Amino acid sequence: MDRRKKVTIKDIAKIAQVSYSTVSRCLNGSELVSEDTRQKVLKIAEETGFGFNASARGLSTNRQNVIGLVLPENYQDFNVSLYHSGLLTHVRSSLERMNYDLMVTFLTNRYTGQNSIQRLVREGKVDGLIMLQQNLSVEMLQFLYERRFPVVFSHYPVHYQDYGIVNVYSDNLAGGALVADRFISCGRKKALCLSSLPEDIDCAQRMEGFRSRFEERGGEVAGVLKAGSRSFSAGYELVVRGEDRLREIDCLFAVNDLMALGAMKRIRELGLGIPEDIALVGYDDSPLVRFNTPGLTSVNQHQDEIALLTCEKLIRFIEQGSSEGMEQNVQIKPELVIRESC
Amino acid sequence: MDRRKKVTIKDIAKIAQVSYSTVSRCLNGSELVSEDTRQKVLKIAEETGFGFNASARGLSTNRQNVIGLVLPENYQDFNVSLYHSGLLTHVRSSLERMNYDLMVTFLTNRYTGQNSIQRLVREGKVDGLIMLQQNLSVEMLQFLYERRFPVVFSHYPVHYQDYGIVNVYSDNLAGGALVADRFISCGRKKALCLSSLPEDIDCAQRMEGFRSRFEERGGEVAGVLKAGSRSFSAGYELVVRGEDRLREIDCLFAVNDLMALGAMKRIRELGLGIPEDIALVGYDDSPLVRFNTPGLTSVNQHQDEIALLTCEKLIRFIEQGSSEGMEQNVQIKPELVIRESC
DNA sequence: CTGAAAGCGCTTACAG
DNA sequence: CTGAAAGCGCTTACAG
Repeated sequence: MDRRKKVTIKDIAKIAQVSYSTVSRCLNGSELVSEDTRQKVLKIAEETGFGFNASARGLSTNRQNVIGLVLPENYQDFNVSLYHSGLLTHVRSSLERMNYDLMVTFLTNRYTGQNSIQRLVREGKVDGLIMLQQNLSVEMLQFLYERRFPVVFSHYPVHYQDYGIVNVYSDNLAGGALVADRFISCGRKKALCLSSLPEDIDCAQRMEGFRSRFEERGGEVAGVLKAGSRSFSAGYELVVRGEDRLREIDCLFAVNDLMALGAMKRIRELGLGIPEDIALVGYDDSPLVRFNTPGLTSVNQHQDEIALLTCEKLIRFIEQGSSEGMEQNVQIKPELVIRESC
Repeated sequence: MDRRKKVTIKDIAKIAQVSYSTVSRCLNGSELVSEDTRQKVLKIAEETGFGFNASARGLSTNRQNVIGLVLPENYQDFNVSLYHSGLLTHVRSSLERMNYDLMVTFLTNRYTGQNSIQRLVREGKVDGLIMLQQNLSVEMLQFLYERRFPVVFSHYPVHYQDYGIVNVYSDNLAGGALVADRFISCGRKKALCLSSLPEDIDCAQRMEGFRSRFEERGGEVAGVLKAGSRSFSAGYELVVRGEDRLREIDCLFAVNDLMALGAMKRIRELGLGIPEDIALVGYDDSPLVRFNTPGLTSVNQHQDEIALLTCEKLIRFIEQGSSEGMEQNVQIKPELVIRESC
């Protein structure tokens, strides 16, 4: 047999001496075939290395078994890919189990300026989408809603009308509170915070969760410094900017690990001890923090769990054709991982 | 119009009052249509938000405009994803320009144990593959060759028979030599090397390139320590293991940045100065190295260039249906990025 | 339990 | 320049 030519169900039908309808049934696990023919067909399919032509199948079933993962536009920034490449791994594991392939995309094609998501949906290339997007336009939400297109918003929840939107995300308020509790139980009283811009909802919530719990338990937030990115150098620079306040605080909470590490660098340059003078806590529990001395206490979001639930929800949405009856806001509880920095 | 139903060329044909063959021609840029009809059809397509049904198109053209990126099995290891998530970004940019979508996969489905690549090829889900795989079995190579399936092996070249295999990879010998040259010009004479297992061809070549140039220019390699992974802790542990030799060397070359940083940590714990006592050079020029003090001198592989060439080669392979006439081994020259550690 | 037939939405050789 | 028709490889309602 010419191996370049793909084997189709017609080929198998010929060998098995049955109609290709029957072959289709056997290979699709239909009940409407005798055990004998099923065995025969399955054996031939195995031997010939048959695989369903995805296009043909997609054309008649309107299903591709592909889901699209829409990564943040700034994925090339180290602080972004640091978190999301781990996420990619977990999404992969979940989808492998559920027999879906993974297409990785971004909202817009930076070269043509075209909206890639609209294109993928219109072309029917994906059955559903996992959105990792902060600020999705109302137009996009409407576009997706009008078609009842299966989407799960992961990490960045969207609250808009009664569109039956499904969100899976980390409980950032709780995460902030965990940090506050830790500071308090270490006897810390006055905190400085490093955050990103207010439009980053996840960070804003971490801050809010922190502040309310910290103050509730007798702590005082001396200030919240904000930077445009969550990078190492941003953390460093914020501490430079807040240097005069450093002697009056005894703990520092940064909204992610990279900022915390940048802050740590500057704090030590100034001759202050961690955790003696300033206790430090980051966020994300990135693999990076283990390389550091002292080890950085951090909040783990349980990325694997978020990924798994996101995929499960999405598959369910796809299979039942709507988000009806599904919990619309699934929040995952984060966990504090204690190391030497606090 | 019900927005849930996708618009097809038949819908457009009806509105434009032409046959759907004509619509197809207009939308595909055929010459065989009058300017008037073309304009009319294009306008309607735009207004209705038409997009070709990818399955239908794929079924008749046997092309999906999807390429598969096959990531290394150990992508979940931090040292692996650190490099490859950058690569993913660059592959994305290149493919956006060339109008291909990107499917991310791994060699095997860890859940079912099934070979994902064979499946994707048999199902016709991808037009070509970018392989980032160290040890591909002969069976896989034959499977791909028998079908003349478009593949480009990136980073890990494959040399096997006259299969017309296309490799795009970094010149690791040259990279090692760059490091040797740098040490020599800094007056260093005796080196310790940290590498990974010998089956990692890329590392083996970096070492070989380093050793031959270093010795050629009067240096001496005091030893090459090897670890099972290229991780931070591996670098740290190797230095622990080679501690007795540390006083007799004046430079250290690690086969990637993470190992170099791990080594740096241990070297400093031992009270040795970098670069005063030991000059240190890593590899990959990872974003990480900038966070460090002293900054780590490192070799940049020009990942962006590798990604671009990989994609260009692959697209050409796909479009001309074979690798004929293509350069089979494209090597990219790396570059040394000098910082304080050497 | 099995087969013949229609249909999914395109492309493209063929006829005009 | 345009249209009618066949075909890509499947699924599935229908008839037996």
